[in-house]
Amino acid sequence: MARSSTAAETPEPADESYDLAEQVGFIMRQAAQRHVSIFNEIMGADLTPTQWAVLARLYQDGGSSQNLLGRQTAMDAATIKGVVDRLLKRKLVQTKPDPEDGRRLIVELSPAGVDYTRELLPKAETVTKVTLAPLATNQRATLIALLKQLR
Amino acid sequence: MARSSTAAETPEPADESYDLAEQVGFIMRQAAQRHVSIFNEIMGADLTPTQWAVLARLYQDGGSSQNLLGRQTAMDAATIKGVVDRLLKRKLVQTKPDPEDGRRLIVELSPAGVDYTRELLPKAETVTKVTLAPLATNQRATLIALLKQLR
DNA sequence: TGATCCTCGTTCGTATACGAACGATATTCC
DNA sequence: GGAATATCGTTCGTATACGAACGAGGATCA
Repeated sequence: MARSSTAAETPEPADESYDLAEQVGFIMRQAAQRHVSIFNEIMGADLTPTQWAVLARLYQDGGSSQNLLGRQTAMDAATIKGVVDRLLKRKLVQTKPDPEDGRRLIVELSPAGVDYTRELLPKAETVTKVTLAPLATNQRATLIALLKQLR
Repeated sequence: MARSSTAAETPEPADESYDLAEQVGFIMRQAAQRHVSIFNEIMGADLTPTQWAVLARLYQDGGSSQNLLGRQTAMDAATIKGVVDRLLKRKLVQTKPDPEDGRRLIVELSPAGVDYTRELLPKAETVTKVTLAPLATNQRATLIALLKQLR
């Protein structure tokens, strides 16, 4: 690194000042990877975080159209379709046409999906707990509040 | 599956207390998605965040073996291979066998890759700046410190 | 009514992400 | 020296993620 400590106020540190390991995006990707790893350990490899998001959302709010469900779980139309298809194959969700709108496909939990989701809820809470374990209690709320601002 | 074990004396407050929208994993996934979206807008669609991570790492530290490079950029062996292959096809990196270890493949920036990376550095800084824009200055350091603890 | 525009679901292509398995090469340890 | 073990790069399969394009259905307004 060239000298820049005394000549100081040069607002032009660009090149040498960029450290990949200090960029939010890079750090956040690693934090997310660790979270997914924890999720897989606790929930089992047969369910992914996105699939769980769909189940949990349907469990909380009941059925909705496929695209709306995607918006509620942060997936675009192409992605939610794949997720719903895989849940359909396992008969955890079921679909039906919307009688009020010929374009819409209503997605809802199957009875088996309701049971399955209810049984997994405690584990899902554990996932969050383990993910946040490295933080002190007050730090957890801070992190979540900050992350929400970045959405 | 066996029928749901008739709502026995489960003391669970669990069910109703789980709100998907409040789970770190879910919120972090959305924050990461927004970051990637910002990345694509600023850096251009021809380079992905992971590809940039590789270029930036090689630019900072010089060449390294493919697997080590993967560890430094938070990718497993299978993933880093695909990323390196795509950068190779664009001639932004080049490879050579490690003379000291017959298993290793050394990956380094090509001359064109050095220029390309240097030109993109200012934009990469902008990506971080825009991503963190919703936060106050002191909050940015807090967020990064907390995320680092979750890795 | 018809034209325009929007939304919905679908498909295609590309790029992470990662578990699992494999052969080739290094290292360790007896 | 040689066997057990570890690491390296590769390949396969599956699952997000999303831009782009498409046809079908719905809403708006002249």
